[in-house]
Formats: sequence, structure tokens, C-alpha cells
Amino acid sequence: MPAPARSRSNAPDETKRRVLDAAAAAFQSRGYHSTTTHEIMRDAGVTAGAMHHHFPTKKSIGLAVIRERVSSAVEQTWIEPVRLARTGAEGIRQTFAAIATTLDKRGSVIGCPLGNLAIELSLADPDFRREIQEVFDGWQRAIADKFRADRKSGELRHDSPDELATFVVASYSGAMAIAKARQDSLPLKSCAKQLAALFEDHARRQRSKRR
Amino acid sequence: MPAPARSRSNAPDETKRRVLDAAAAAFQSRGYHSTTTHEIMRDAGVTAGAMHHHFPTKKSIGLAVIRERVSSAVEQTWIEPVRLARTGAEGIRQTFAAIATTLDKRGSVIGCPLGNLAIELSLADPDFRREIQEVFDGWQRAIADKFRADRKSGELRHDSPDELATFVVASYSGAMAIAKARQDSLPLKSCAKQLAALFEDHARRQRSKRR
DNA sequence: CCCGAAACAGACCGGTTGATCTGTTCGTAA
DNA sequence: TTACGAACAGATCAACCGGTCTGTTTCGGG
Repeated sequence: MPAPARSRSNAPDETKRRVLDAAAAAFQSRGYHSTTTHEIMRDAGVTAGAMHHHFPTKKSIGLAVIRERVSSAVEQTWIEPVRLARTGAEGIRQTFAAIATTLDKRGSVIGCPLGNLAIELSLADPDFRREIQEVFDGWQRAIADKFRADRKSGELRHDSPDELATFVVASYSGAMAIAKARQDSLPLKSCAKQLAALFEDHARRQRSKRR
Repeated sequence: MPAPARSRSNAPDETKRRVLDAAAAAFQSRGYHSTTTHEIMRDAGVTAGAMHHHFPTKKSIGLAVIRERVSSAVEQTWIEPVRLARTGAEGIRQTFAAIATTLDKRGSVIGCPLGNLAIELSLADPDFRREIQEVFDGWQRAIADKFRADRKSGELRHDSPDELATFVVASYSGAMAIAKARQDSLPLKSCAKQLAALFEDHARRQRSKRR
């Protein structure tokens, strides 16, 4: 005999939002596989019936988290700042610095939301992999586009914007992985400095070429 | 009533080896949490009694895998080649190329053994984190030492060997993560090219300084 | 006002997971 | 030869996990 079910909120969008918020937070700090659906229900304050009405399986929650949380996190922390910066190099420098500051304030390093899920789920399921790859592609493309804009405006000249963008994303992702293992933002700062030096070299060569 | 237990190999080292081999392989392709102890027992051809005699918990298997498999994998694929190379830059270039070739031959990208476990386990358990951090440190230190040797022999001059080594390790780890998400070795090759260009710049500046 | 569908409540379930436990066999030192 | 601990066999277990199911409540259209 199911319980009487006295109270009820009946706000489907709100329920979905709370489930995704709870799942996104749990997936980022504990990972997908070590997070149980019961934990998500508890953190979201939602019953099993409600959750499974909107998300039939745990996998569907994972896919939704990537599409509606991880993707926009990359958009907000990386793509927008880079797009708004004066140059690609400047945007990258600022973003690295901003994230390092956030890490220092929080005191613990939980890693890049995308990087974490990428490594855990890329091989586990083709659907996950596709979703993750698209976020990586959008990220890398945004940076490459900025480099191309730099080239057009004569600001900087990079021999291969796409390769260089991949290099930046890789450096960041890797630095975050090391930072997570060390529980310290130093690797991020080191990589930021090395990248800055690299862009400075590009700029120097560009200037000497103009003369 | 326990079974009669007719046959038996009675080779503790062999049993340990098989468990660690099976666990290392499973952890690398499926991850720690999605690998069950039953899977490990099956793949290793070992009974529950035998396995738990040598490894009381799953965690002890994980720690042993990092210490006795992942650590030596980093040693063989990265530290030794870099140490034996003429210069740090040359060793890094060769190692990237060798790994990209291996990836292309295998056809699938399962990622860096250390990077995979680092992201999955660094936050899950302090013991795991410590073990992983030490492997990262050894890796980074080996590269930095090579850079310092380069400096001494006048081959190349890097302003900060430690930072540059972190940068190299991060670029590789991140490139491997992207390669895993794309199931393609291209990101690795792109990063290798960008790193090579960076070292070429260093060399150019060193030469012009000597003149 | 009625009714069907969407939204939700919560007990329940089958399969799995990591680990235990009892009992057997092998190596070896006395 | 015997005694004893290490090495191993394999049935078993309690907890848990993802998902189901039945029933209740809410809402909007007719």
C-alpha cells in the first residue's frame, strides 16, 4: 500500500532543475559512478517517483547534466570571457587567473567539470562521449575563432589557430588534473605563466616583422 | 559446506601478479569504480579466497596498482625515454610521437593510466591522492632535471625548469583527455607540434644570444 | 463540474557488490 | 613425521543500487 502522499509541489520545471543541480554538484565532486540515484534524490529533496518521471534512467540524468550544466559552465567560465577580451592571449590569461583565484578561495580543487566527466565516461558509453566531445569542440572552436580574429585585426599572428586552441584547452585540462591531485592551484598558475610567455614570444616576433 | 578444493597452484607471487595485471587493465579501460572485484577475480582466474588473502580490500588493490603498475608505466613511457634522449625537448618530442603511434595502432584511446585514476580518485580518498601525487611529482621532476641538465651543458636555457616541466606534463595529460573524448590521436599530435615550436623558439633565442 | 493526463509519493524488488567465513591444502621448520 | 601458518577454495551474506509499481494529487481543457 503506497503512502497517502499528502503534500505536493507540482512544479515540473522546478523539480527538474533541483535534480540537475544536485546531480551536477555530486557528479563533479564525487564522479558519475560513485554518485547514487538515492543521493541525488536526497540532495534534491525529491522522491523516486518524481525523479523517474522526468528522468527514466541515471544515464538520462548524466546526459542532461552535460547538456544543460557542464556545457553552460564552459560557456560562462571560458567562452564568454575569451570572446569579450581584447585578444585571445589576454582572454586566456584572465580566465586562468580567475579560475586560480576561485580555487584558492574555495580551498579544495574538484577539477574541471568537463574534464572529470570526459575521462570517466568517454569510454563507458558512446552517447556520453558524443555529448562530451561536442562541448570540447565548442570550447576549442571559440578560442580558435578568437585567434583568427586576432590575425585579421593584425594583433597577433598564429601559424595554426586550431592547433594552438587545442593546445590551450589541453594545457588547462591537464593543469587542472594535476591541481586536483595536488590539491593546489600552483600547476594552474605555472601553466598560465608558460602560456603567457609563449604568447609574448608570438607578439615579439610579430612586432619585429612589422618593422 | 565449503568445496573440497582439489587443485591449487600455491604461488603467492604469481597470484598477486595476476590480480594486479587484471586490475590494472580493468581500471585503465573502465575505471576504478565501475570495475567490480568479481570482474578482477574472473579476469585474473583467481578465487575470492585467494584474492582477499593478498588484498584485504578493493582499495588495497587500487593502491597497489598505482604503486606497482601505474608508477612503472610512467617510468617506462616517459621518464626513461626523456632521460636517455639528447635533450629534454628531443625526449619530449619522441615520447609524444611514440605514444601517438601506439594510439593509432590500437585504434582506441583509453587515456593516460595516471590521469584517469588521478581524476577519479584524488578526491575520493586521501591515500589515493597521496600516491597519485607522488607519481606526478616524479614525472615532473624527471623532466625538470633534464631541463636543468640542458642548461648546464649549454644546450638550452629555460627560465624556469620546474614550471616548464609542469607545463609539459599538463599539456600531455590534457591532450590525452581530449584524445579520449574524441577517440583520436590528433589532439596529441597538435600539442606535440606546439610544444616543439615552443622549444624551437627557445633554441633560436639561445643561438642569437651566443652570437 | 468532470475527466484524463501529467506530476508526484513512497514502498518494494531483483540483481549486484565488496567482503566474510569455514574449511582444505601446501610449504617448511623442528 | 608432524605441526603450524601461509595460501587458497568457494559458498554465503548484508547492504546497497538502480529501477519498478501502485496509488494519489494536481491541473487544464471541454
